[in-house]
Amino acid sequence: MTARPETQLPTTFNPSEVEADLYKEWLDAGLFTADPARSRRNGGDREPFVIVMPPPNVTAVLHMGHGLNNTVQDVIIRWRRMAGDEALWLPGTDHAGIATQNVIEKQLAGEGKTRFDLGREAFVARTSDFVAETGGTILEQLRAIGASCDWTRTAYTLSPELSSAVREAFVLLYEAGLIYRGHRVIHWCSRCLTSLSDEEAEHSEETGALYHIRYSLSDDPEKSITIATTRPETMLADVAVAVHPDDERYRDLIGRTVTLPIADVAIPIIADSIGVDPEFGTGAVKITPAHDANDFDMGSRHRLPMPVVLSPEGTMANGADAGTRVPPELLGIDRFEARERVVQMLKHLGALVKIEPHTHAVRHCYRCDTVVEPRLSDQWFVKMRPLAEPALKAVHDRRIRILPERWEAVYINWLENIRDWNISRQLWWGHRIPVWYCDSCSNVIVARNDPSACDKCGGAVRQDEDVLDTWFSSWLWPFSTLGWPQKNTPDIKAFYPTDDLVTAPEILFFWVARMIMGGFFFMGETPFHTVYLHGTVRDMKHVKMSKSLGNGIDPLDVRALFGTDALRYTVIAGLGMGADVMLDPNDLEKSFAPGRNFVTKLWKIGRFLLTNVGSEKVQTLDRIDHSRLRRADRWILSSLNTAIDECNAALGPARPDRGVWKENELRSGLRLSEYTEAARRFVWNELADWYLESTKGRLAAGGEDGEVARAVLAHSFDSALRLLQPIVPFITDILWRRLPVDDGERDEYIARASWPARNDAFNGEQEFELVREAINAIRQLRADYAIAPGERIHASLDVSAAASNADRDRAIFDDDSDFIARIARCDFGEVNDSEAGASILLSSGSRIRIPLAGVIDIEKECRKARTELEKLDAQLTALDARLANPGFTDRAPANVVAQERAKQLDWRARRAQLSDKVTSLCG
RNA sequence: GGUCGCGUAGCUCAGCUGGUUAGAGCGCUGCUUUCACACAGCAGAGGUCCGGGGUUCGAGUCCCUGCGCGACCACCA
Repeated sequence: MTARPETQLPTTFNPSEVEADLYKEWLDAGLFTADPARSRRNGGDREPFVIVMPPPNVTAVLHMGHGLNNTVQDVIIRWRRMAGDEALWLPGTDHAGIATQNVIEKQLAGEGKTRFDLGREAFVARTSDFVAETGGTILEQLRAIGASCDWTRTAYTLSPELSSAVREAFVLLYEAGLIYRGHRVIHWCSRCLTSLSDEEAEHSEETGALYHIRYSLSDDPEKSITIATTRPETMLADVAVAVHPDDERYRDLIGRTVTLPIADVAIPIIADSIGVDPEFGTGAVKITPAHDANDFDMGSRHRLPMPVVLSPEGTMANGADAGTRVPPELLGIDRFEARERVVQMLKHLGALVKIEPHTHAVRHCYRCDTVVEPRLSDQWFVKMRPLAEPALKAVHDRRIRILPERWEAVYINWLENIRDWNISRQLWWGHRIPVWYCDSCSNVIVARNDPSACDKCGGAVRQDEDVLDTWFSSWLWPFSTLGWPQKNTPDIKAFYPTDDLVTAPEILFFWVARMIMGGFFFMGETPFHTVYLHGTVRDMKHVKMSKSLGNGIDPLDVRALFGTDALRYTVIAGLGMGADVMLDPNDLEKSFAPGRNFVTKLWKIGRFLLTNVGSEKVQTLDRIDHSRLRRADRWILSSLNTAIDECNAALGPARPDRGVWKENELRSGLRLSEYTEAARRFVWNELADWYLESTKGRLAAGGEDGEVARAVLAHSFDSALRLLQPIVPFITDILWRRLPVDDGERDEYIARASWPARNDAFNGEQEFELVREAINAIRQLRADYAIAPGERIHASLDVSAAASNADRDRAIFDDDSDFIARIARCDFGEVNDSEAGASILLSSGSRIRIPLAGVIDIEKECRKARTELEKLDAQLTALDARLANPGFTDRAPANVVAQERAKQLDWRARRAQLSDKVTSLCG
């Protein structure tokens, strides 16, 4: 341990003065760098524990969502690091194809340009430059909030290494027949000019209209069939009208022909039992194969043509097979404007029957919120069902658990109904699809290395213009970051599979489920055994915080105001399993009070303790003769054991035994708020409020007993700091390194210190509780009788009521009478005076009394006693009834019955005492 | 439309397999600047555990139902 100048701690903790230097010190010491050689899987001496960070978008700026997500991960990884694991938290960023491209396009728009003005190469270069310049921002910010990542392994989804992983993944899937080119209706964003996956096209409920349109029979204009549609502009691409074969209303019309208004094209009336619901609308459906996924299926079934009437930009156009369906006056008109015009034209033609309001779910682009257009096109797809099987099985087999439990059902439901994944994006920013087309012989080449010519005919080849969905690189993250596709690298062997995956539920499908599928397909193993889905950060109106809504909180503001530890503590203490975190962006003082208050308190405890314990090394606990320990010592050490047990129970187990979760462990652990509360209660309500107070006299007196107090104090606080380090790493480091504790193997940094273990020599210490009871009793009496705080009173112990425990009680109170006297500000002794006074009965049967001759208000005291007696009577009656009920005594567990009987005895004794009191007071 | 969840103190939430007098933080009231700490200490107020039924010796906890919220999924045009 390096010698440090012994400086007096300042009276207040000033985080901003120390955090940056401390963090740098940690990095210089290599505290967060994981060593694959130490992993048991490489023959090392430690279990590996790995978390891969959900990579933030490379353009992201830190917000509370990141703050929450990364604090949770940091708490877990710091816990495991102390627990002796070779802990790796692997950070990185995501190139975020569509999101980043949008950022640059917005910049260009500000300059009056589009990406097409620049051209592909220049656009990608510009984006790369932007990323190179600003891409490190978010990671720098994570350092600022104390994230203990292994920065030497920082990854990026568009780096050369990860690009080779992406290409390898594509080729492997293609070779396995799981990637194919599909011609079908996909979701199209007419603003981003790209296709989207099903997950990227988000539903939202909207009030639209259902337009009823009459199509007249071609050979009998008197007769007609009426269809209902929400998107009348697409009627120009209709190729048929479908009815249900069993629908009596339309049976005669099947096989006949109607004329499509405006387009003036004859189309058949067909029967389809799958795609038509006779109950909905008019029971007759227009079939528009190129602009509706359902219609595409029906169109395919009936081998109908598929004319396209919308341009990629979402304007009316005569596309493939459309001929002149779109009349000149509609060409180039935006789809929503065209909707109005088509409706007007239909009205003029007398074809519009009615318009009724209609709420339905409309899909929007998850990046720019533009209404998505179903569009017929050629895209690359991944066949998902074979990939989903092992991902489903792993959850059923308990090799993967999802917390909170309710998300598991959502996961299963999604995988059971999975559809193929459209991975083509008509973007420029991303991994270019590794497919080449030969123009001479129509050969398609899928290759790991760029081909220069067709491998069949030697002709020129051109690469597919599209890039891959950004999630196609993300789903490889748990192993691509460890060096895959290289085989058996030390990192892969040491750290794959990883352990916990911590993220928000929003990306369960986008990312988590696909990572699991990818892990099984590419690595043959699950990527992690625990998925922990935490809540969302919201404001006081439960609205999700976002920059655009202006209700966000900048974690760096909080850090500047209260410090990183306060930020972290507040977030973790408030994080119930699966619950959202509510914070008020308009009142940071109030929102972060828990953390701020706690950090201040911890500082004050540390300052007092360090000052009073001094800098001379204390004895280690095992060197102290236990007979020299006093009740308070045994009590605090016993309480420490309880706190350690509670923390461990709240946090663990860290991993499943042999890869499979036991039923009883499946839902346990990662209860971060419970862990925090256990540690807080120990250090504040037990160590500071009671033990620290009890040692003041002993420390001042010095001598052997003072030495024991010093040692127990230092040891208890040392352990408390260790329990708290994962939550508040900065302040605990500062205090811990100053503790005069030296057990021979103490690390220089608390972050690397060992996690506290219970000491079974101290267990179930209860006698000190009686002292606390006595003090509380005196305090209560003082408050009840409004005795001035400065007034010194006489308090006495009356053991006469507790014949059986009298000697023990007397001994307990003899030992701690000084402590009681000081903290309760009284002269305390065993005096059986007969003076009139007020008393409180302790659980042992002894009584605390203070003489109040001339002060006591008999009537008030009488009323109080009567009320108390009535309440107790009622409770006792109920308890008696319960114990007299054979149903209870026979069927309830023995320990419960025993508990209730003990309670009954206790209450009866108390009742007798109270009854005496009432008699003497009320006459 | 399908699936799932929630409704406990003024606010945000714990309460895990039914079993002490239902808890915490923040807020509130009173007292105290007592030599670690007023971002504190001490004492205290505040709950028909959403309503109604049921199962049980016993229900905040399990079942049914009503009301009020919310989430996820979804090819009813």
